[in-house]
Amino acid sequence: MLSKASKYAIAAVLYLTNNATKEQKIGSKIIAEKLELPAPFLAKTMQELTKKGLIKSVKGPHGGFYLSKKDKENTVYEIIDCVDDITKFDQCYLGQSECSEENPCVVHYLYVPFKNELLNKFKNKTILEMATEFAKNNKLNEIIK
Amino acid sequence: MLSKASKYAIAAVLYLTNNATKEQKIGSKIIAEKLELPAPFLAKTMQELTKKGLIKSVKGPHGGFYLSKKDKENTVYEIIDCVDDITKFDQCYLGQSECSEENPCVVHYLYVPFKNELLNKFKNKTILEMATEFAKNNKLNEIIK
DNA sequence: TTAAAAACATGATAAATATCATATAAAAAG
DNA sequence: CTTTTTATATGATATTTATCATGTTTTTAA
Repeated sequence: MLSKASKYAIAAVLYLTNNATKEQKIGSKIIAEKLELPAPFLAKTMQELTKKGLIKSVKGPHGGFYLSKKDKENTVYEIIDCVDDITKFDQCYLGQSECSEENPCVVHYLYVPFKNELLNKFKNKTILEMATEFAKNNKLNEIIK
Repeated sequence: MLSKASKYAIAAVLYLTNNATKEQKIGSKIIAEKLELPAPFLAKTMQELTKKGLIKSVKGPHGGFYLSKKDKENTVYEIIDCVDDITKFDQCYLGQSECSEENPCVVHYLYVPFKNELLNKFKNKTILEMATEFAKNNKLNEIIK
């Protein structure tokens, strides 16, 4: 459904949101290490995000990536849209060319509502919201342990 | 999420359910044509289904595929499980090795309920139910038109 | 009993994804 | 100003997935 590139992108962006600041940028190698992702592939992906202005990057020593306050107001949907082609979600789940409400494939009525729900979650939640939610859940788990 | 093989398998099985009988078997080429799927690839996939006893096949002239009454009591889940490795759904959506309730990835709480719901639909609906539901919806659309 | 029609088996090719490698450019620190 | 660190750009390789091709076997019907 999602390519690995966009999965990695989401993970990296949310990691940056919770851990990097303009003063404490984080390099792509560090991120790859922490999240156990292939470093060169992640680096490439992050450059796409930079190019589209979804994250900030600074070269040189103490350089790295971070998200500005405005960047954090973007949604996960936009991250995906940058890396993948988001229109692929609107294609028929079974890959049939003619698939619509009028001419549905066999799993149309099963799949479409699910897809919409997931996409809406991605669309309606800002990166900041998602990152803080994650941090909260994580903290909760630490307490429970 | 699903491989094309299992998507094609689902489409083909539901097509067979609605259109083939023991007396009127349907060949893989016909199915591929009707559903606009790559014929050799579909043929290969259907052989896997046959091998696991999920559909019936008969060789020779007027041979082809069909589902017995018992076959139709299976679920879509079993079709997927035959073609894909179903355990891949339980892997972390972001591909992280350590991902669980105690140690969730950033989209864990978003993705897991979604996945479970989808899988439950696949598990709880028999092929027959799904096929008749589809036929009904399709007929409805024809009337509306 | 023979020809044709279909499934079955196996492997080859192609396309898409993902990963890795190398060289360049920029910026900060001493 | 030079060295070091990091991003950037580009392209090469590898892996996975999907597709295609060929030959064999089985079965039915004439």
